[in-house]
Amino acid sequence: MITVQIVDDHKMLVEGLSKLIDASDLARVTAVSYNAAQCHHMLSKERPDVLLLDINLPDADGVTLCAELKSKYPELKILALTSYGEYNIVRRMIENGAMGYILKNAMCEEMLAGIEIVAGGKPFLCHEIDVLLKKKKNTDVWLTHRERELLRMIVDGYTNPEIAEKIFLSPETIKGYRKNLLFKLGAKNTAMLVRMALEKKLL
Amino acid sequence: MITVQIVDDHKMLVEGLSKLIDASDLARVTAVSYNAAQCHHMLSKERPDVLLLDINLPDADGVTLCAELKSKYPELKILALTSYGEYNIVRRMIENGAMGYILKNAMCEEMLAGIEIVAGGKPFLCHEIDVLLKKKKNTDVWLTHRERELLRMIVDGYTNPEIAEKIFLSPETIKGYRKNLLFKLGAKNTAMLVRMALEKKLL
DNA sequence: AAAAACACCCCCCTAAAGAGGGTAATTTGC
DNA sequence: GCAAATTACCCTCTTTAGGGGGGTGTTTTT
Repeated sequence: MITVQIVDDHKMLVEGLSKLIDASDLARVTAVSYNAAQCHHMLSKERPDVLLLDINLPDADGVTLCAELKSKYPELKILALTSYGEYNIVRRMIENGAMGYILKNAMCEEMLAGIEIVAGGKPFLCHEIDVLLKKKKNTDVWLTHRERELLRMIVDGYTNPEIAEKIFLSPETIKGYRKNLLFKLGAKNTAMLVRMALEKKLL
Repeated sequence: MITVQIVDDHKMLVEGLSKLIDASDLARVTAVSYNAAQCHHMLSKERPDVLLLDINLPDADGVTLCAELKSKYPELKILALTSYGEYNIVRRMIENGAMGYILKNAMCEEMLAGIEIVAGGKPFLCHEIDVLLKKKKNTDVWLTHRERELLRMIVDGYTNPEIAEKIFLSPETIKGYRKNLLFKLGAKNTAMLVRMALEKKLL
């Protein structure tokens, strides 16, 4: 029997899901946690075959947490279980070591299938995400480290001169980056840039 | 026995929740739907004692849907069940006729309690939301219709002259509104304004 | 009936953003 | 080893945004 641990702050989902998984004769839930801190503690005691990991946690960013867990427990099989269907989130999760990705609006059978496949060491994507990745492969933007850093500062309300001072560059250089960001995201001004950055979850 | 219908696009949650509610001897789930269209169809056939309504639906805005349902079925008792803990969402849901509000990270018992209370015709808020409403009563901003309209256009990337042309006002008037929005939200520039508008879900 | 809140308009001024051009050194991928 | 991408930098010019004032009249609340 496959052992599963769940990390998700939606207690309702966790409770319902645990019951569903236990009711199947494929796997059983051995432990759950509602935030990143609990998750670390939980894993320090016992590692499951598959870890169901939500991205939206109260005390941490799930994408980063995924990378942390992978470096701490390289053998751990992480199955992302989240409502975020944005390309950039999916991509970063997979790059950070997630072995599977399932949307919360997927059917339960799909999740059970995912658990089984991931437990067997193979990657798994739910149907919707699979379609997304194939479609958006070259459609969506991908920012460099510098660009993402600047975008973050813009979203935080810093002006070009302020940013320039912060990272010791010429204000004109920052301007160049800003132009490039506008071009890359297809935004016509700062307002739209910020909106798209948040909507596409590029930060 | 209380009859419950659920509207939520997270099929997993719906499935788990249905099992949990049915397992209690307080209520039973008579129908579920995964989007607004299905919800309308479902209610045209049969009305439950309590409708569990998510806000984040693929084909509609849950806040608007709530108002629609209330005007169509004034007797319907709506219990919002969502992950949005933002003051403005809660406030608008209640103004639109929701009789209760429960966060998805609440415990299941709290939800069952909520179902019972709302079915009895009394309002119910989960603990976290109750605390929020008391704390934020006078802290959070509330925009006028015009302000919200302009904010939406700003977020959509329109400049002052463009907005002025669209709604037949002087660009100077728009400027005045923009200044006021910056002041009200405590933003120092457009980037921050857009960010706060999206984060606080003021649109 | 006074006080807010709302919707509207105008001035001046400076700072910042946006549109258009560039150059050139380093990585990185085949 | 070479092409492509990335990173970094600079210039001019026009438009937009933002800070500071000022104002009118209407509706809603108290």
